[in-house]
Amino acid sequence: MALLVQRPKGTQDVTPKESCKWHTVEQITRQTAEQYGFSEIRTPVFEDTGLFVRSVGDTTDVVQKEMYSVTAKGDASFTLKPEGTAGAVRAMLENGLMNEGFPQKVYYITPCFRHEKPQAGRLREFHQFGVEMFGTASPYADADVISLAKTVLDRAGLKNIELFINSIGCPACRAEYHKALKEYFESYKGDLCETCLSRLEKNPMRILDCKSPVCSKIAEGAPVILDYLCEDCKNHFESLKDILSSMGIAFTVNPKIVRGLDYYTRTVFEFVTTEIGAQGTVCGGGRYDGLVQQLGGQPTPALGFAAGLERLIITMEKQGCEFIAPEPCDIYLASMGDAAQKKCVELAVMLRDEGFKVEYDIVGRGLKAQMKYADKINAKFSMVLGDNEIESGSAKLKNMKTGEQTEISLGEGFADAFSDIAVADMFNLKSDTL
RNA sequence: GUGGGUAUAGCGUAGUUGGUUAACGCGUCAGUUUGUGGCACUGAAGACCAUCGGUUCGAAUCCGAUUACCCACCCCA
Repeated sequence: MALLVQRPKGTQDVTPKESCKWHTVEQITRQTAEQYGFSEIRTPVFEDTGLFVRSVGDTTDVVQKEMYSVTAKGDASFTLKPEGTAGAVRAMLENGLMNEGFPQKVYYITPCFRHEKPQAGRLREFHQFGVEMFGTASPYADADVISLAKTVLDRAGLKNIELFINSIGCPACRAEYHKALKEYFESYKGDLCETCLSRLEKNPMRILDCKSPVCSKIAEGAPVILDYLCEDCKNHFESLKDILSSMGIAFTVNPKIVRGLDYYTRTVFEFVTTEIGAQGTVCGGGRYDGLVQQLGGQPTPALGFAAGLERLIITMEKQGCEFIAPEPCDIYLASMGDAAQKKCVELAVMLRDEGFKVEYDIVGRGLKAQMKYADKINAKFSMVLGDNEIESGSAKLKNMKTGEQTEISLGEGFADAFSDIAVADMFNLKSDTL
């Protein structure tokens, strides 16, 4: 019980019982992304610290207090990726992929690391499925990406997930808005909570998100970003809403959606559930039209999102969604005696070569225990080998569900014969009708 | 970083107002005669009752500290 070493705080083990859940979400996200024309990109789990400071933003919480950074030999500082976008953009540029024509569309599944206090739906090591799209400013791109996210959630079987969208404008209109916002909150300076007072200087938009009853009350009357959008941004947002509607994607415009990473521009969105505790954002993203240039590339409009795989899985569990079941064992070979054991090994090799999932006794248990094991692993068939079978060269193949036994020769044609019976069983036919 | 909650076998739990071998379910293993699983029955293994210290004749049970985990704030996926 008192283990010598425990897993680090905020990390999780995925045990064999749970790995099928991960396979499920990995398969759904991969397949969907591929269908939308995205290709996988893989980048290192750690990057130069400067990459995140530049992209995520040096005033953000993520950079200021949540990064796992190490100084390697020499003086280089590296950081475990706290999110996926920065590395993806860096890799696109470094590999010249931005020169291969637009749009460029990539996706990834990656662990991310943030030094936060763990709670429901929040870990220090967590996993993101993310997509990034480069080279298009069209609102159809925004809609396509949102549609992809929604398809993933739908295919996972999730219900009651709400989509919130907002536009936080381009740097130009946001400057206007900040001014107005600051003016408004200045007049309530005496009533704002402490953190909001500091936000007033650094990033007044965050006050809109404050949970303190007083602040949120004040925020209700605050100017709304949507009223301050420039002509282009406004048109972009209006078109996006039109397109989403025509696609049949329900959404709610929520002016309070303010993303905490600095690179976002224009469209931002979140898919939120109320069923998994306080951390209900299952998926979030938006546009980041300035980031590519900021990292040294040509000015390139871009956008993307990330979904938290743990949150996805928790929500699926809560809602009783189906997970892909692991493949059961095709046949368990029970043996009695050394000669039979050797024969089992031989047969197992033949069957595995044909692609079947095969197990036999490797702990030296009695026949009864072996049968129990066969039952436990859900084997579809079992077969007992002893001296009699070795001598006669044939054995009884048992269908574990029906109990039906079929005599089968152990010679050359064994694998084929088994294959016929297994296939027939799969289609629920009697083996002799094949 | 700030709060609140919990801490008993692999897992899930019971342990009444402190009293002798810490209980139950699941799981694991072995049996219930002769070479075949699921059900049932029998039995076994498995816990320094998170750690350290205190109160007491006596503590899983009371007190304190520590640690871990969970939940919330904050922030985000």
